[in-house]
Amino acid sequence: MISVVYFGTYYFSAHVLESLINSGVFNIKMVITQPDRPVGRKKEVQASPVKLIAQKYNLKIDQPETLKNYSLSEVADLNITCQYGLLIPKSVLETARRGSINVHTSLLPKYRGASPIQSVLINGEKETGVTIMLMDEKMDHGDILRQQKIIIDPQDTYETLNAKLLAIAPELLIISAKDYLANNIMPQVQIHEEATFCKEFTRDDGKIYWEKTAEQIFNLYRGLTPWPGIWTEYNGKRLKLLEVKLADKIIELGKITAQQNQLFAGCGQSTSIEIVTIQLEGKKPMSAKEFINGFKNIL
RNA sequence: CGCGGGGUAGAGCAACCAGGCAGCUCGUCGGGCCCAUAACCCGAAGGUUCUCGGUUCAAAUCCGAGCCCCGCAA
Repeated sequence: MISVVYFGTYYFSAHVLESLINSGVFNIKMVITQPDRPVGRKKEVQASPVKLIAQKYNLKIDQPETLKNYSLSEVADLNITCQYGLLIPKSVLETARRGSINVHTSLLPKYRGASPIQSVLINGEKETGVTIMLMDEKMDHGDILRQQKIIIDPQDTYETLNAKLLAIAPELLIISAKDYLANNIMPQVQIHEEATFCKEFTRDDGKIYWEKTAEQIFNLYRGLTPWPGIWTEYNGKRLKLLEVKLADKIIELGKITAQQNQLFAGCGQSTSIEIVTIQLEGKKPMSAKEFINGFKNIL
């Protein structure tokens, strides 16, 4: 058994952790995840997805606010990190006998940073993948152990692409870890000059600029749905577009108009999108047809 | 006590500010028209107006309390 300390926080990471546990190859000595955070309108404190999995398997858990000056109580063969979300200092990375490896959901050195899955969609990339890499002090900067490429479907959204990456990541991680520990793998230095970076998104990033083309707006939708979602202003209120498609109507730029039971919006360069599902501020999500029924007078 | 919007027929909305038979667009059901239709015409059913209390001759509407949903913010 390979002993491991696992660092992770979010949904994707939780599934990777569970796959490691179920592989039977790893002994998870400890799980480090972010502290429970208040979330939602009621500010209810919520455990991270990784914590829930760790609890399910009765693993030892620690949730430090920061790893600065942190000293890891468990020494393992390997630290494995995936979507942890906090900086891990060199001293912690080096605590494990063979150091730390990371799962990153892009083809490094492209899309280093917090939001590779969203960013490749927003930029209309045709392919992405999963990279297993050694960690060093700089973010997503270490040598590459293995990389697997996948094709992005033009209809892929964050959710479907996330699922595709999740389908290949655990196995790639497991064989990479085994080969690395057996010295059957030659780590490859990244071509640092080709590195690109992506930032964490906020709700403001979902604001639609209608002068962009339909394809650009559609890509924004693909990357930012379901969170933070894309939105525009309508009669002074925020209007979320929960589901959109590319269309081929000619519509005045920025104007939302009803044709039969469908809603269309005009984008830049005489392109347009169809709005399938919509949510007005203070209201529940509704279909284009429902929206048209109630708001016919003011459209 | 973080800010704000909302709860009216199966759905989405109007009427509320200025109290007086609860209306519109759909959907559903029945009938008609048509080669045909998600189109068009005629008709029908379907409401304790979120709950509890108060004011009033009279409350969806005004006042008080509560429950629930949602957009921000975090």
